[in-house]
Amino acid sequence: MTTRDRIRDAGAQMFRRNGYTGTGVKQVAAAAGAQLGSLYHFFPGGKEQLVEEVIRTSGPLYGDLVYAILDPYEDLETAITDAFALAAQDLAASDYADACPIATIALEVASTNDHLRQATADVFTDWISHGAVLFVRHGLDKPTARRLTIAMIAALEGAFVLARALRDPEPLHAAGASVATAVRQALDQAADSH
Amino acid sequence: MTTRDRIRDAGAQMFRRNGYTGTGVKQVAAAAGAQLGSLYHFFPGGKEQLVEEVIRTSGPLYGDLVYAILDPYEDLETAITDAFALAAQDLAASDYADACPIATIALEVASTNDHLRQATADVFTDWISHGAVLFVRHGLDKPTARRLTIAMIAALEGAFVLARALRDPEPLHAAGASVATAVRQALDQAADSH
DNA sequence: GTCTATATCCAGATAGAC
DNA sequence: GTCTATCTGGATATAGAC
Repeated sequence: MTTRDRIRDAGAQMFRRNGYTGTGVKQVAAAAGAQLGSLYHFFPGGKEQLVEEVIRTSGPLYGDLVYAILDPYEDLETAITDAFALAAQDLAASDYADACPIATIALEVASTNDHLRQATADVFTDWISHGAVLFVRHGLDKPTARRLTIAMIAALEGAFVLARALRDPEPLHAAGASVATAVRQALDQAADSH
Repeated sequence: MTTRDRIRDAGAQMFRRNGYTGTGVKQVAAAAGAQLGSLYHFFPGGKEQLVEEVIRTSGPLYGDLVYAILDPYEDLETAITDAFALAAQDLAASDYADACPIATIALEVASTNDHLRQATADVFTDWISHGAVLFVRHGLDKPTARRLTIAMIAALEGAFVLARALRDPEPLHAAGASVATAVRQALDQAADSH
């Protein structure tokens, strides 16, 4: 792995766990086993360029991960329940550190840096449109698919907030069950109308 | 209003919008129209004491606000839909700045400051137990009431993340509708079993 | 590309006169 | 309790030798 990649990955992990303003470029360089000069060599735009790249790489990666988990299921309701349970397991395994890679950054920059805010918005927008395709494939009409995809992502993000604060996986199970129920309901209605 | 209160309120607003690490004590003092010396006079524990007090006052206040909105409704499903719509309206009115008063702080400190993490956990714990009482009053059994209360809070928190990033109220409506559906389902099941 | 050293600034915090 | 001045450290960022 190149020095540049090590710096990006170290940044991704630290921003994810400690937030954007809570992470220093010196710490990132040290964690990557690189010198500060190297960080500025590869990221001349400094900290802001580094986070933006982290947002635009880690964001899609995480979206793909969730998609890959949901994709193989024949039953969408089970898919969602299982995906949230898996997220709960992974979060607990990381000692409640590794939840969404961009949520903390997104909240920090939402009202302070419009350029970075836009980067997080782009990631969420892609997650939504990508996820909606999957929901449509399960028989939902487009508006419903979009609405439920947004609800699922919101439930996951919010459950991460609660689970990290409480150091307890319960919110992920509760949120997953709730979304699964709403999806089941929508699927039943779609089936009835045929 | 006393100087101490002005400092606390200014801190609450800035932490809510810009996060904990993103807010400086000098800015807080300036926004409160107070001197830095006054801030340390009233909060000898400095920034950490100030945020903890903000968490422990703004958190319950916000919980009470949401409770007061849900409380008067006879139908819980409508209550939730309306509450999320109201949250959407308020968020847009504040130019997507004033969402949950403690969520950004909670994510920032979750893995970096266990004392403050506990303060945010205490707030969420109270919201959950308080909300569950309301859900029980509508006819749900205790475990279901708790599960759906957690799901509702998670949905609200996550929708705030998306809505602030996207600068769009849609996630709040989508999340509200999803939770309302899950609650409707649970209420119907509770009614059937009698 | 990598390293060391450093410039510049602002953070949190404190001291002490009034 | 309020104010001014200041300490100290750490932040982001840069310069320039190798």
